[in-house]
Amino acid sequence: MSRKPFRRASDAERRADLIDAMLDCIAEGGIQNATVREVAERAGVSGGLIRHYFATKEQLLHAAYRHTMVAMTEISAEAGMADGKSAQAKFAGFVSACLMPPMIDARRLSLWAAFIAMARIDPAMGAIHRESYLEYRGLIERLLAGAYEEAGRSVAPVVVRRLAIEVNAVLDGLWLEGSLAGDLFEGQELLKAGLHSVGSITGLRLDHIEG
Amino acid sequence: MSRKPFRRASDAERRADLIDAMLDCIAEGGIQNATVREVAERAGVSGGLIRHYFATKEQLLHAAYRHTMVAMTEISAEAGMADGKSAQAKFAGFVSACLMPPMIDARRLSLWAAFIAMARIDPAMGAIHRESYLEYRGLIERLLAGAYEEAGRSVAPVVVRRLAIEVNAVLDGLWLEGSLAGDLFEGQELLKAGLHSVGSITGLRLDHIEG
DNA sequence: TCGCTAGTTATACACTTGCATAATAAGCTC
DNA sequence: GAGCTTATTATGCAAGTGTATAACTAGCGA
Repeated sequence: MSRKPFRRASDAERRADLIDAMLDCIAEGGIQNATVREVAERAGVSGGLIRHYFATKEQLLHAAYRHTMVAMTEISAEAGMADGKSAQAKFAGFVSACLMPPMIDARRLSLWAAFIAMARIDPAMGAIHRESYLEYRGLIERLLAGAYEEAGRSVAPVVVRRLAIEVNAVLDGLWLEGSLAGDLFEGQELLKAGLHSVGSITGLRLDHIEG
Repeated sequence: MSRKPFRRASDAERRADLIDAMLDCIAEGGIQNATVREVAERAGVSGGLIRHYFATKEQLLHAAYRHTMVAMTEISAEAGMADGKSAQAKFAGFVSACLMPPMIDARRLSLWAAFIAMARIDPAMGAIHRESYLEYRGLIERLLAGAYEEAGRSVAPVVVRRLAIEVNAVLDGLWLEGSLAGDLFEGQELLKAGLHSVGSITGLRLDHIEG
């Protein structure tokens, strides 16, 4: 009748572990598989502990969703921030990053889809979605505006916004296709498609860009 | 102790009812809410009946997924088949149809996302996905090839295929954005974005097309 | 009208679910 | 090291889960 020995972890560490475990559950078995017990086991922790950090399973889910979207935004934002590059090169780097690992990733896609499916059902999930969507679109808008300014082209803000929507759409779509069926695309096919289509939409030449 | 009176329905009718009920469950409460009892109640039928038509709940889910994708493909295929139109107009009609109701629809998106999330988890769902994806892409490829031929432009099949992938991606992305947050787009904004971006990618002028 | 078939309901069962509660022990403070 | 706080485990519970089984009845054919 001896209890399992344990180690007291910091608040941040435990939360992160639980979020990771929750994401693993969803990615590998779908939302239906993300039960309190399954999450706890994956986190190497007893079931009751979850309630100590999150009032309810739903709240853990919300935290996991937010975590996922913040991570994705960060990955591509970084690619669009590299120093010592022209604005157009930054934009091209951003587009490329969106269409390569670690962004192109089947697991990421499964998670994203599971969350999106709940965005309309659970208002809190909907709010998280909108928040991250607008942030992402804003990022594209800024990169785009920078590239146009550098190229000496004056484009009205309202047009930049519309183009950002379109760019976001292609990137979403290609990201989707690539993550879902990466084996259908050989080599750099996805990347080429992205640079070409984004280039066509924006009127910027994104291939042949150096530093 | 009197039983509920009932009516014996045809095989096709009952299956359709059950599939509809299953889709309602998923759309309104997520996969987690699609329980045997909930589906049965929505279909106005006792729980056990489901087993009479589908060996397992999973099989009903597969049928529901297939049904959803076939319906979506049909809607946009029809728009690309209208008689008495030029090939370019057909293509433009197809693009437009993809970005308007009934294609742009929050419920449809929730369903799609819930299914996509399972595509990597459940092999059968994965197969259904791949099947419908390839059919959709093939449809775009044919419409595109027709439009190029009509315009007197000779484009290599491999290029048409790549452009079809890109077009599919923008349409997916815009469909996503429109269905998720239709209120962020005023009037014809989504449609304009679609015609512009697809036009840019393909080099075809899709606006200003009559009959 | 009288079966008979099979579509349909009702019930049971073993198991899982999320959450509440109480008991325990890790590890800090003094 | 003693004592205290609280992170952590263990257990319990009511509700819900998918499916198997048996009883019933609608509606066809004779």
